[in-house]
Formats: sequence, C-alpha cells, structure tokens
Amino acid sequence: MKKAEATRLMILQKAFELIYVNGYQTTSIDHIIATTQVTKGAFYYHFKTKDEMGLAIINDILKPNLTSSFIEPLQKGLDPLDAIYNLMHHLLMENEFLKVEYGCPVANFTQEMTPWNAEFSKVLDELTQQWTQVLTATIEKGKENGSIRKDVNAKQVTLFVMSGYWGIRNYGKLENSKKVYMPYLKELRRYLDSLK
Amino acid sequence: MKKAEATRLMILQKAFELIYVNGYQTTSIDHIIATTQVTKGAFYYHFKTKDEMGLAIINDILKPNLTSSFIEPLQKGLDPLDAIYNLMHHLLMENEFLKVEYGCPVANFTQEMTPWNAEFSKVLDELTQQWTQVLTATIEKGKENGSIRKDVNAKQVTLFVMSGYWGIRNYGKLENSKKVYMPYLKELRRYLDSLK
DNA sequence: CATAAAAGATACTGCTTAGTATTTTTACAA
DNA sequence: TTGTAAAAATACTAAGCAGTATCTTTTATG
Repeated sequence: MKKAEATRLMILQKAFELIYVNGYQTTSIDHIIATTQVTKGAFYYHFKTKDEMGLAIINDILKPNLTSSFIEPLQKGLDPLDAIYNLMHHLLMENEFLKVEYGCPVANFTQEMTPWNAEFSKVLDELTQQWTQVLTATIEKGKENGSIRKDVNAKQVTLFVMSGYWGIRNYGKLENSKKVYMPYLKELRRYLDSLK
Repeated sequence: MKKAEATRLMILQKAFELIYVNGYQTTSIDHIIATTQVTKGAFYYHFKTKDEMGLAIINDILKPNLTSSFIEPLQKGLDPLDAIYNLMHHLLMENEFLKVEYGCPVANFTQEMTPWNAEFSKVLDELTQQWTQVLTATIEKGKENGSIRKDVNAKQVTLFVMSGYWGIRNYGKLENSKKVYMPYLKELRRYLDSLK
C-alpha cells in the first residue's frame, strides 16, 4: 500500500472513531486533524469536503466491516435460526468493533444524517438493504429445509429482528451497560424458536 | 397563564420542532430565535444555557406527551396484548405528533446526547423507565387474568417490544415511508399472539 | 541526478456559534 | 400615578467552523 493511501485510511479510521463517539456534526475537521496529526493541507488533499470524508467512512470502513461481521456469519451453513441468534449474540456481546456505550454506527449515522442529507441516506440504505437481503435469504433457506414453518413471512421477520437490534443498541447506549442485552437475547431466542 | 410563561412555552415548542427535524447540535440558538421571533435577550432571560433549554424540552414537552400517548392508552383496561398492539399501531400510523421522517424524539435525543451528556441521559432514562414500567405492568396483568402464559417473562418482553419500536422508527426514518411500519406491525401481532 | 507531479504544511478567510453586557420596555402593586 | 422588578431588545465578544490560497517537501520516473 502506498504511503498516501495509508494516510487516507488512517484519517478515515480515526475520524470514524471520533464520529462513532461524538457524532458527525460535533466532530470538527480541526479535531480530526489534531487527532490524526495530519495537517489541513493533507486532509483536503485526500477529501474535497467533510461530507466526502463522511461518505468515504461509510463506504470504506463501515461497508467492509458490515460484510465480515453482519453478513458472512450468516453464510456458514448453520441451522438458520441458530445462525441468526449466534450472529446477534456475537454482535452484542463479543464484537470489539462495536461498543455498547456508542450504539450502532449505522443507526447513529441514519438518525443524524437522515432526512436532511440524501447522499448519506442513499449509501446507508444500500448498507441496510444488504443486511436485510441476507437475513431474508437465511430465513427462506430455513423454510426450504424444514427448520422454519412455511407460513412464516421472511421479510416480516427480517424487519422485526433488525428493528429489535437497532433498538436494543440504542437502549444499551442509554443504560451504558451490556446488561440489557441479555434479556433481549433471551427473548429473541424465544421468538426465533416460535418460528420453528 | 402569564404572558412570560406563554413565551417560554412557545420557545420550547418551536425549538422542539426544530430539534426534532434537524437534531439538537445543528439547531442553533440564532435559528431558534429567528423562528420564534424572540430576541436573544428574551431567550436568555428564560434559559441560562442551551442545554437548560434542551432539558426543559424533555421535561416540559416530551414528558407530558409521553404520558398521554405512550402510557395512558395502556391503562384503559383492554386485553393487555390488544392494548399493546393498538398502542403501537396508533403510535406508528396515526399519532400526529410523531412523524415518520423524523423518527422518535426520545430515541433521537438518546442517540445524540448519550453518552457525553450525563444530565440528558438521566432525564431520558427516567422517561424510558416510565414507559417500560407500565408496559411490564400491563403484561403482568395479562398473566394474572390468564390472557398471557405464566412462563412469559414480562421484563424480557417489554425490552423486546420497546427495542423493536425504537428500531422500526429509525428504519422508517431511513426509508422515509410508513410502508415499513405495516410488515413490522404484522409480525408484532404474530409475536404478541405467541405469548398467549 | 533532474524534474514533475503527488503529498503535505502553513496561514489565512468569511462566517456561525453560544453566551454576555448593557440598555430599554412592559406589567403590576402600592 | 409612580416605582420597581420582570421581561425583552440590542449590540457585542471570543472561539470555533469549513474551506481556500499558497507554499514546501517528498516520491517516483526518465
């Protein structure tokens, strides 16, 4: 990797951290360049505007992470319901990229940037769509192999599960404790079992 | 009501609207006083700081609204599961205080102000606690009168339902359409029925 | 090694921000 | 009616903001 490319990525990573903790609007470029030890000239060499950087964070940091943390675990050929539960358990309890006190980065971005920035909404929606599609496919697979009842509506379940995830992350943020994750996961397990 | 009191309330109401639409950080005091047609002197007569105003919005605007929209509907003595479903349906589809494109004001505040402002976290947590307590009590009532299975964990269900609500509001914001509310509500109904 | 382009550094601009100091107007009780 | 405190208006400050213009250094390539 070229040095310039490394600088760019380093800016994105540290900027992401700052934004994950403090929000997009409140994270100033001055704050970013102070943290990254990169000058303003360097910053604006790599990004035309702050928003361009924000979009790059979503595309170059969040998207790859979503793939490895949210999507690939579903494609391991486990029993579908187990796969979904294990995914959620891992995301909430073990994943070290995601911190309880800062919530879900995608949900944070969505809440902050939507509806007044169409560009952000678009890429965030793409991100979300990816996840919902894989979740829906996982459930359909379960219907085919008989582990999930045929009358279950896969898209409906996906929406229900995904909403719960976004919501519990926000609640965890409020309580600043993973404690709330446990009863949530227990009920999720019960709910998933009701689809058998 | 005294005139000064009316001014104060008017500032709070219009400021709430602006914040609900644009977020707390991005809503400037200059913007608020331009919208309210109140001068800076008047604003700072009523509120020492911006944060004091923000907290007043939660206490004087959101709290009463929460009581009438989120809590009282549960206390009408309906069948508990119907009461919960009807509440959600009303909140998502009919309530005119809440707009799909702007999400849930409490969730918005939580995401934006937590964890870096303990004061906000505290009052938001109080607000949320109120709702969860009434939801839990409603489910317990159902267990007592036999309409809900005895092995159901009321607190667990409450957390699950509340998370789904917060999440679907965020998703509605992203999609900018109430369409996503319908499959969510359908699955919620199925889920609630599974508690019978 | 020369050179041109890529990458980064520095100093600045114009604007917005929350908050303040000071003055003026309004409401109401004596 | 008048005195006084509540309420509101005006003009300001210092700091922070995104972004720009200009200059210097580094890197790759002939």
